[in-house]
Amino acid sequence: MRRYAYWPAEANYKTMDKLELKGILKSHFSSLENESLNAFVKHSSYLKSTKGTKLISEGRRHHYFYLIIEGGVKSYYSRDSRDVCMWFAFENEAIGTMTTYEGLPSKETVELLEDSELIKFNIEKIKELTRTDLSISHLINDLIIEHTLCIEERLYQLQFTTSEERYKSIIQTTPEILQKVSLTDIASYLGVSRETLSRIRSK
Amino acid sequence: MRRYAYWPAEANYKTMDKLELKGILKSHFSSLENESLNAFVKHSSYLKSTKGTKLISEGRRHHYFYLIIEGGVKSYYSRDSRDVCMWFAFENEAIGTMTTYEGLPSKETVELLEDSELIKFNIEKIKELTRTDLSISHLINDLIIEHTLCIEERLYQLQFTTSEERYKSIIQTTPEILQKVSLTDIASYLGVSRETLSRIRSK
DNA sequence: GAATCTATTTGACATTTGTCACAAAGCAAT
DNA sequence: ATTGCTTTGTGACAAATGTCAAATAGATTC
Repeated sequence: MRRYAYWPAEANYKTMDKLELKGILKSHFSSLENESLNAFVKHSSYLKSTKGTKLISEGRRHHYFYLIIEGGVKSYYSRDSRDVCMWFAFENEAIGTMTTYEGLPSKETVELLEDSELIKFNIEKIKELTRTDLSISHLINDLIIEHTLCIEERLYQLQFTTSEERYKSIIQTTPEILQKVSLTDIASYLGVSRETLSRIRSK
Repeated sequence: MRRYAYWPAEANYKTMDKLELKGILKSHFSSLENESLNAFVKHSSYLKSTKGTKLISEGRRHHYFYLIIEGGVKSYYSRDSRDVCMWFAFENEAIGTMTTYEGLPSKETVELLEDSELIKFNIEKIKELTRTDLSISHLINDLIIEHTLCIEERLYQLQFTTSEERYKSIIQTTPEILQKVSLTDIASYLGVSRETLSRIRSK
């Protein structure tokens, strides 16, 4: 297991009290009124975990979605021992899978790309809040819409752009992916084999 | 223009009063309380339109989403005079584009596959309702989630299944597509050329 | 029915990409 | 440095698919 300088495994790293947590959530979910924020924080907790940890496993029901404070994750589908990455996410992004949110067995696996700090949110509890709290309902709605627009953009790119264009697009828009994700995973994300990506890169 | 038996162009077809409209919406949006339903109906209107009509045009802002009462639509992206279909929808399905809902220029075009009857909903007005009405907020949320799950399934299929498997899957799950959509459009939906689809079919 | 248009199919060929095998490079542990 | 492990790159070949051109089928109009 590789360790990263900014987070030595030996250190007994901070936990986070509800007050700190509230501060962080306030800055990310600025649409929430103070009262809604308090309710939200009740069902949130801080979490640190090591590279390779699966936040969500394919085929199983889970109860959380997450906000990445520090670190990164990949999401992928598996079939016949072949993995295809669907998305990557890093600092300040809220993540989860739609099937998990719907209470269904997840179709994707979500795994830490590196040792990470996260905040996790209990889906059932947050959903309960959305039944009575309009601002929380809207917040969730916004997160889902943002996610949907990303997926749609990905579909568009897969249909209309060559793998070379897609590779260039990654370099320009999210170069951090190249530093944090293996080329094997990037290839699957782009929809080509490892070898083809390698040939694209050697130009 | 082809005409369909069940809807002669010559007939002066019914319009629909608010009461009828409410009845239809009640059966589709059964989660809505009576009061919410009344508010919803205020911003709904009945519409009939002919094959080829574009409900939503790529690159433009629009103000409605729709429920299909009778008929069908296709959604497609265009680039370099090549069209790629993203989804098809028929009776009893609620449709629209995510970008339109967000007030952005639409990335897709949505076009009638045949003469159709629809109910259209004013997005801005309905959005206003979601600010104060929880059940409407949840209804919209559910529609978006359903849409998202469809898109994700499509992405999954594009990555993991062969075009032949995808064709068979259409036959089994939504055979009505084959009757109502041209093979050219189906080919683009499956992610292959017309000619390739033709060869798949000749087996 | 003949003419016209569009949609679909078929053939020949070129191109792209995947697959397999193996080489090279990078990294970690001894 | 040496060894072992994982990741990435390269070559040769096969398979799948796209492209172009032409033929056929189906539908529409006169």
